[in-house]
Amino acid sequence: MASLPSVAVPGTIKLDLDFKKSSQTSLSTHKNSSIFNAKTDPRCLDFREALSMIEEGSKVETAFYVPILQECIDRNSVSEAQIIHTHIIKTGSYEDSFLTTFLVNVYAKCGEMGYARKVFENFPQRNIVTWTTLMTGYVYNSMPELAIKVFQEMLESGVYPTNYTIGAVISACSFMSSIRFGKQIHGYIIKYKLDCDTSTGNALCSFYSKCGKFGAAVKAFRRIKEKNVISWTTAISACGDNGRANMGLKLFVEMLSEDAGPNDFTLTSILSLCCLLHAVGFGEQVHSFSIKLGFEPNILIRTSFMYLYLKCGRIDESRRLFDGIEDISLVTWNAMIAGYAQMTDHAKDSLMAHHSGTEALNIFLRLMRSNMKPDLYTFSSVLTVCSSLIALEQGEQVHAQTIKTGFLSDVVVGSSLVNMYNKCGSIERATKAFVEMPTRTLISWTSMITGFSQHGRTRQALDLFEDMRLAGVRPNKITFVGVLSACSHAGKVDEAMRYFEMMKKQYGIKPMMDHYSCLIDMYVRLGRLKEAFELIEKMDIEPNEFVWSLLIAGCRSLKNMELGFYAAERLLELKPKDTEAYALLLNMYLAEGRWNDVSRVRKLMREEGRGKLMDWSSINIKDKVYSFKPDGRSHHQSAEIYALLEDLLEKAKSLGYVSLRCLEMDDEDVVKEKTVSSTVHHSEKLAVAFGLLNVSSGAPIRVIKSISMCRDCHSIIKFISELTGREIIIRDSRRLHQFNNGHCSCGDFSNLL
DNA sequence: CGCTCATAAT
Repeated sequence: MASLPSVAVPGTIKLDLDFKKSSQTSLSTHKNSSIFNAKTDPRCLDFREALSMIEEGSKVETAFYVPILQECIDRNSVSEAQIIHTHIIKTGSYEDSFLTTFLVNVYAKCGEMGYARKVFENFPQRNIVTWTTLMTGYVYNSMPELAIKVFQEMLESGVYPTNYTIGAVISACSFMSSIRFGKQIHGYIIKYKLDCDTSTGNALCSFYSKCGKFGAAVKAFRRIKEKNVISWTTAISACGDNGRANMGLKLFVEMLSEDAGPNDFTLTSILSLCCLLHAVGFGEQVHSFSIKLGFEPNILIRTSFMYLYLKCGRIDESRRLFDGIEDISLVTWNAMIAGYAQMTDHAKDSLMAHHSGTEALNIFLRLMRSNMKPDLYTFSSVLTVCSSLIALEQGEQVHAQTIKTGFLSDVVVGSSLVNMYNKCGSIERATKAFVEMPTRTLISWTSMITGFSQHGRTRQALDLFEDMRLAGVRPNKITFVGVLSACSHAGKVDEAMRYFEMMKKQYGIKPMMDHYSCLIDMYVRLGRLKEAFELIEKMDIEPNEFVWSLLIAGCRSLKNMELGFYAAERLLELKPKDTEAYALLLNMYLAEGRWNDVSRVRKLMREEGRGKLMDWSSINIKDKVYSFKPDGRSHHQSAEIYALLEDLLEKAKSLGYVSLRCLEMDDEDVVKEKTVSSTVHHSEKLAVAFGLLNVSSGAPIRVIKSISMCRDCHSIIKFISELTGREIIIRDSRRLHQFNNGHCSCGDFSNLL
């Protein structure tokens, strides 16, 4: 199991505090209703019956329309709304501003802003609520610019906004991420002294958070004099959205100490923070706390707990919760699939990761067999699982399901498909999926650019980047990681620098470590160690473990041990969290015969509580997963596997293969003796040989490896791909290696162990 | 005005 990030949990929750449940909790939504006569109250009638009463034509009370119009919104039925609309006009209820405003709302919620606008235009008695409803409608239908325009019209016509209006305008600003306009609105709010009003303050806090201005969001929150549950919940989610999950937990504790009772929204927000932090201990406290407050029956909260436990590897507890839910909704299924998928991400060096991936696929199958219809969340999660398992066949089946259910055209599902095909090594199918997408987002473009880059297709990656800019999509920092890594692959220093400058100047993106890593990787690949080192010294960020590892890998290949040893000391000072960093150092010191350093690193590893490197590989053949450990002989085909490897090694030697000294991964005690002399069969070699024996001829071999490949295996597999004419794809913990005719898509100079 | 499940990386 991978070590989880350590979390400084802010104190513990005092469980003896006895909160009253907030009145706003949606657990107590039971509204008092029975003043109406059952015969004329449409809530007691069938929707059709109520409608036909209207079609008969007699005038009815305003209150009669309300539930039917509400029903129109819930059913998203425009035609029924039009029937009621006609009736309202015919009977003269049109002058009722409440009803007319409601009609604007109905059309807006049904996505018919044209109709909504018409109702508004034809209604001279429009009041502030009508204006606000129209604006809210535009925001609801993703037209924030029009909402702002309406706001300006309104001010010009001399109508003064209420805090509801301001709320709508601010959501429009959030939608556009328009800091400039939002600040103008903020100025307006201060001018009219609306600032401390609770709902306005909440909206402002949410706005600044969505624009990434966390500091301003917190300030807005702090200025609210009378904070309600929504204020606290908004501030807590703001922490999560801005990478400050820990502070969110602190706010929660503060909230409790101020006697503010959380509701179900607050709890789900807190749980998503716990997920981000893997703070399962904190989550457990919240769990018992929430039971005490009576949130137990709430299925969404139960689902959130289930998801948290699963994501943190507490499979049993999670399953108990899952099994306890009688009426499993799609959200619960999805959370279960996503939970297993996320576990895959965080348990890379364990076989458990693989099992959780296959378990996620099983859950997906169960879902499909039940009568539930999957949605975009189901598909994106399950496609992620296929990616991490490089399960191309299963991925194709899911692809077929997206077509069958009509989700193929969804942009998130489409992006997930592109990503899945890329990760499975099929750049052709990824390209096809990308081209066929009806709409694309930043993420779709970035996925495809990165895909080209990973497959060593630099020109296509850069061309696509230009296409993306021409299409008017603004690249973000991750897009630039893709672009710079593409340049790095091809050794295009000038272009890399040009894009790096473009990123800073034209797009105002502050370089982060990942961008520097690409540049350093580029210099190292070109053998320009000095420039790589100078860049490290020059950066305005503290170099991290990864950067030093890159340099060390370069120094080893180019035999610049002086710089290599220097970099090693810097790396050791950081007390790396990543076990692979220690393995890299051990490999280097072993190769140089520096036994003192070997034991020094070993000691530090023990002190830091870093375990051994777990090397395992797995291969997926026809719905079955086969796993291999290094030098494993327990497999029933072991004899054939070893014979094949021996044969291939001999042939490779005649083609010029020279074995490189390498660390034995799984067994510390024999390292000294064996590394220098005999060949070590790391797990991927066994998996590849097994694949050669069992995968139908001509088909690519796809292997997943728990840790980085070592230089020796990387070299021999290049020869194997040449000797057998097979395409071999190995996804290790760092990147995708696609071997074809003696070449690898990583361009060879990756920081192998 | 707040919420759970989702897609991109060296």
